[in-house]
Amino acid sequence: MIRLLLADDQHLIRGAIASLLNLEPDLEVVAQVGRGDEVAAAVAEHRPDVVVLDIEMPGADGLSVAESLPGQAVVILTSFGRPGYLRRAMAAGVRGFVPKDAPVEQLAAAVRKVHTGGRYLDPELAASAMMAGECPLTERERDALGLAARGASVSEIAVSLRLTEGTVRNYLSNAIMKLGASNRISAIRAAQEMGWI
Amino acid sequence: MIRLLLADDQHLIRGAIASLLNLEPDLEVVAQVGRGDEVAAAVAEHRPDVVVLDIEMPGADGLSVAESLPGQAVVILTSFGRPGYLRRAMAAGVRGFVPKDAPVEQLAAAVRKVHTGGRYLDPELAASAMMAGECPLTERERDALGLAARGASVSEIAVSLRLTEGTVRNYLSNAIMKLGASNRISAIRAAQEMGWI
DNA sequence: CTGGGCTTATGACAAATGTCATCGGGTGCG
DNA sequence: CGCACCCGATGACATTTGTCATAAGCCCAG
Repeated sequence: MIRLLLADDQHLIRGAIASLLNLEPDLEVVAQVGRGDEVAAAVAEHRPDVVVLDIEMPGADGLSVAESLPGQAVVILTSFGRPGYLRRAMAAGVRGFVPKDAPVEQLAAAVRKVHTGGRYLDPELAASAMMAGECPLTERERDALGLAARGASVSEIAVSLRLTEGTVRNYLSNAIMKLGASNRISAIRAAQEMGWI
Repeated sequence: MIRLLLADDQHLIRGAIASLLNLEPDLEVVAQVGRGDEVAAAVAEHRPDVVVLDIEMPGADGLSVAESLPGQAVVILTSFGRPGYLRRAMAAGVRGFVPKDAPVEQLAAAVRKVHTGGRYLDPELAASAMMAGECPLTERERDALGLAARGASVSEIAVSLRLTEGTVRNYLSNAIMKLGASNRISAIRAAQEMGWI
């Protein structure tokens, strides 16, 4: 019997997936969590074999949570196959990555594989990640673009990152160029689409 | 027995919700659709009593689909309680509106209520919609901001909307002011957060 | 050691964004 | 009728964005 902890902020979704997984004879959902920042405590309490994490959750995103659970067998569930997410998850030691587009049988298979120490990576996600390659932005470019995505002006970004405005403008300009965008907004969209920010 | 059609682009989610609904003795999911633009044909084919629609789908969003099914009993499922979505759904004659945060019992209750001609509106959604009031933007302001959200420059927006650049700048400036934003990006975020665009 | 990449910065300037005042036309409401 | 609102426009101009060339320091790999 593989014991699972399931974390997803949407009650309906979480409940539905848990019910489906519980129908599998060798799987049992022993805990459900609705916020990323509550996962660690629940893991400590319930000692699940595998943790299934949604990425977008209040309190902490699934990728950050995975990073905070080293050694824990984790499967990431994602709405979008963003290469940046996949790369970050793998860097965090995540061995399972399943899109919400997949049937539940695939999620169950991923859980079993990860539980026995293997890897489960959706073939389409793998392909798109290979094609996407590395994030073309430097750390600082990403920092600046991430803040811009929240509506911050150059001067606000400069204050936040402790840089001069000229440097921030350079970073944003570089990001726009590297992402093949024509302005800040389209650069932000492109980067978010790929999961770089 | 209430016959349902369920439309959600994410296979795992759709399958899980369908399974849960099928556990209810008086509900039966007779069709599942993954794209907004395929709903109408499926409705014509399966003649469901109630259509349960996710909002964000490829091919056509759930709100547009609802608008194209006048007289059909519809329940909208949404990840976010955006007042703009709620208002638009109601204007389209939708009588059920359930957040994905809700337990499945609530979705089943909404389906039953809508099926018998009643309304089902999540209390929290109702409250937030009342507080949010009407969308403060005019139609044209929303048009312009919507295109800006896709990275279009003023000149591109002007061409698309067949306006002069000055007029587009005025619309965007008005939108920024009305949304209490400081620039285009934050205005876009605010409007998207509320479901105005 | 050299070259490349990252980081940070300066400065000049073109282009785009955003503001504001104003005008005119049309519509609906008190 | 007058007013408010929406729509579309003009024009002037301040501010911000974006580009580009350049420079220096640091680190790492060949």
